[in-house]
Amino acid sequence: MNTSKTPRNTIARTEILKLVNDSVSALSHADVQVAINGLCDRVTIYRVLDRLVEDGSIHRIVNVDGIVRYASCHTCEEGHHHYHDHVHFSCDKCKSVTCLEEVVPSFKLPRKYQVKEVNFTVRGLCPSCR
Amino acid sequence: MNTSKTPRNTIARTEILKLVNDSVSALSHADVQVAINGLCDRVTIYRVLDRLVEDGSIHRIVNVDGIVRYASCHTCEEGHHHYHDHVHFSCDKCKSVTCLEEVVPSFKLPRKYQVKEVNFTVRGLCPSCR
DNA sequence: CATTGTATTGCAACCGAGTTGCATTTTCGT
DNA sequence: ACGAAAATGCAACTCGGTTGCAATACAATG
Repeated sequence: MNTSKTPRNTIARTEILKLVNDSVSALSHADVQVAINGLCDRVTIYRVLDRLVEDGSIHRIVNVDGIVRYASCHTCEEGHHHYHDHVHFSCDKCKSVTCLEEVVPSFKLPRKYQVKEVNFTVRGLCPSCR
Repeated sequence: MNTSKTPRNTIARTEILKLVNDSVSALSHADVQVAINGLCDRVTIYRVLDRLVEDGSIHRIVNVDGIVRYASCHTCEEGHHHYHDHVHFSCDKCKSVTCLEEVVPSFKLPRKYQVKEVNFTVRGLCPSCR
């Protein structure tokens, strides 16, 4: 039984994916909404972002402020989605959230914990703001 | 110049602090509200929790679901608040969020990043649920 | 290239977490 | 016991995100 839908290429999907991929920092729903400037409804943005995450085209970050942001998967090969275990840095001053894909923290969970997702966010001042 | 207010001991503060300290898992605002059962207004709960975090009596966790939770500072001596750099585990099944205070991830930020806060959350199944 | 099943969209209404302003009440040092 | 300042309650609000449903757009098929 295959419950997955066959996704379709729409203008909204194409534009939003391009937007996220071309951005240096992770984008929130609000960022995307401003950037696409009325191309589609805000609900559609939410749904497109959800779909893009689901099929592994982008990845989702829950920032220290509790707001979800989205970033491209640079280190992921097409159709082969990596485990997103790298650090995200949130700058207090310029408000940018960037993936530090080269920074992968090492840690050991003690008892029998079964890990499904990791979310590692660091807050402070980025190199250009401090 | 000292801008800090002198905190007062109120019933709400005392009860909420006791609640958080006595809990094995981290509590959300909603959890606290249910537990205190109408002792005070929900806004007061928000304000008391903020104050407790501010004076280092409890610590704040932003979970993978984006909801803020509060936990006691077991490893912190009175008046000497530790840097909260340990891992928090969020169970998908029983929905509990627990501090794994013994699990401190090691990572190296590359360029000149100035770290002020760390938030490390792991999602999956806890020992009793898997 | 018209048909058609289904994925996608827009709209409006909703939800839940968290915040704010302000008048009233409670603390606690004196 | 008094008074300044801290804390509270209430109501209204913001904001991120979700849902139901009818209308529309894709893309596979004939």
